[in-house]
Amino acid sequence: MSLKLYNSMSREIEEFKPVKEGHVGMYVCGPTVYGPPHLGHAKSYITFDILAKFLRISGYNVRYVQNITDVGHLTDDADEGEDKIERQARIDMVHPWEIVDKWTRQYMLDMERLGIAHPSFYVRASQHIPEQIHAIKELIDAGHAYEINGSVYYSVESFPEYGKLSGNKLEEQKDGVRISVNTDKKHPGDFALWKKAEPEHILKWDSPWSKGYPGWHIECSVMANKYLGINFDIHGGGLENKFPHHECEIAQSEAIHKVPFCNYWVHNNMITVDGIKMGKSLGNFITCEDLLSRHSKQAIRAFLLSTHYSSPSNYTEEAIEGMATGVARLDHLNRRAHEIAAQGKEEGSGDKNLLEICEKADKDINDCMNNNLDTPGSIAILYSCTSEVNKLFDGGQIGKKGAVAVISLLEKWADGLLGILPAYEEESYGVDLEPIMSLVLDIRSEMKKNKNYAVADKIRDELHKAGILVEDTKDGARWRKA
RNA sequence: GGCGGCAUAGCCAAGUGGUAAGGCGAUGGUCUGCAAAAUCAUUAUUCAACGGUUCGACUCCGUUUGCCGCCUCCA
Repeated sequence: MSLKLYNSMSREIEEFKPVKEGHVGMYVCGPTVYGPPHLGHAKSYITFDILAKFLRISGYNVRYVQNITDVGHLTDDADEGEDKIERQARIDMVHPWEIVDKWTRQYMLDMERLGIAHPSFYVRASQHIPEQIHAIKELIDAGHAYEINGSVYYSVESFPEYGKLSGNKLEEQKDGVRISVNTDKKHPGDFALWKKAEPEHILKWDSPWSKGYPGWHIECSVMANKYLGINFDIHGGGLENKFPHHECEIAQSEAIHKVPFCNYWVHNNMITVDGIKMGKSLGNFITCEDLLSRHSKQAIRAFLLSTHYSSPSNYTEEAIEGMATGVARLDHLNRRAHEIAAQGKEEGSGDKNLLEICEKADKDINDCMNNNLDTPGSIAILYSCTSEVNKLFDGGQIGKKGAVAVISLLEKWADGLLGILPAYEEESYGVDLEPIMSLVLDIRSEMKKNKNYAVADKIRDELHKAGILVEDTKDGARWRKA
């Protein structure tokens, strides 16, 4: 079975076939760095992180490019608003690059804390001004763009396929909500490629038309084509960018290069909070930083991945807490497997059975992922597999061979791909806790033998407060980080 | 008004024409000195409603209702 992906362009699930055998080029719209990363960013970038990782697991050589928008993204409609970064800079009374630097660092930090790997590389709009100017020239020469008063606009009427991604038709939008206040435009749907800067505007560059700055959409066309070619494999992004942003990217690139911009469009759905759209104006904005201060990255990821990327995730505190419980089960399983691998016998009579379970789970998860990245299905398999394996562990007939199979399964999928497995390494306390705990638990065991339960329980309670969980099992006491 | 999508248990959520995965929660057992963990059992005769196609529909088609997103900055 090979990868099938839902293509927003065809609106069908399609078999994935790369442009170049064995290689995948993927471009994902990154953040505009003017404010804190939030749960919505997390959903989007976890989705594409997992897509990239799964493609690599499947044997592809993946080049994953993500942009950082650090100029040109306007606050308002009709290309009349302020640059979002300039606006934030004015509010904070700092240079725009300070805003860019601050939030880029925060973004990278949060992504890393969420276990999202770096793309192959990031590209920045501000570092591709000459390329963007060049593309705008080409569009003007080809009759797809026109200059008025130092600004350049793309003529949507010059590109008959405009609207093919979103299904929007130019005629039908005329009566819509869009209000054209920009009288320079020939058609209200025309969008800016280059904007002449107002005198107070700080971020501006020389161009053939004016001292100004590029429109928001052109950066993605230019950078995607520069690093991935004029026809590449996968373009990802949030659903809300389908129109107009992605539509504009297509119009720009295809008007210049005359070949399909990309072959597969993948859009992740949105986050709602208690059923309502998450938005700054609604005051229900969940930042990554806030979330990470209250939940483990594994619980956050499990929450996001338990909903399919193409469905909206509804954030509730209970939902994430529930995920933390589920994730703890995987952690326990992993620890038991490590214990058996470290201390158990070489082989056990249950190993064969266990190996079969692991093999089946491995195949089933792979099938799920091939099926349009079915992460909820993959998680379900890991959980049901956990129950089966626990039963076998309880039976005591498992040796190292079996335990290692469980560990590899967890490492490959729960950790490597999904990132929902808590780290196994013992916490470093500066001193080796193992002999100390061994001593404490020995003494406590003596007390229990003498039925001195009050003190034994006190030790357990106090250790728990100190962050160490003691569990009494048939084979004696066991401890781990709470 | 136009475009796109969604509706499955108390909650989250798979289900891609063959008879409802999984998780959380809850209840009751096993184990335990008690906890914890693990484990077993129970928890949707039914998939928003109504029609249609089919031997067979949660799945395909139509209608209705409700919700969400985009069309204006958002991942």
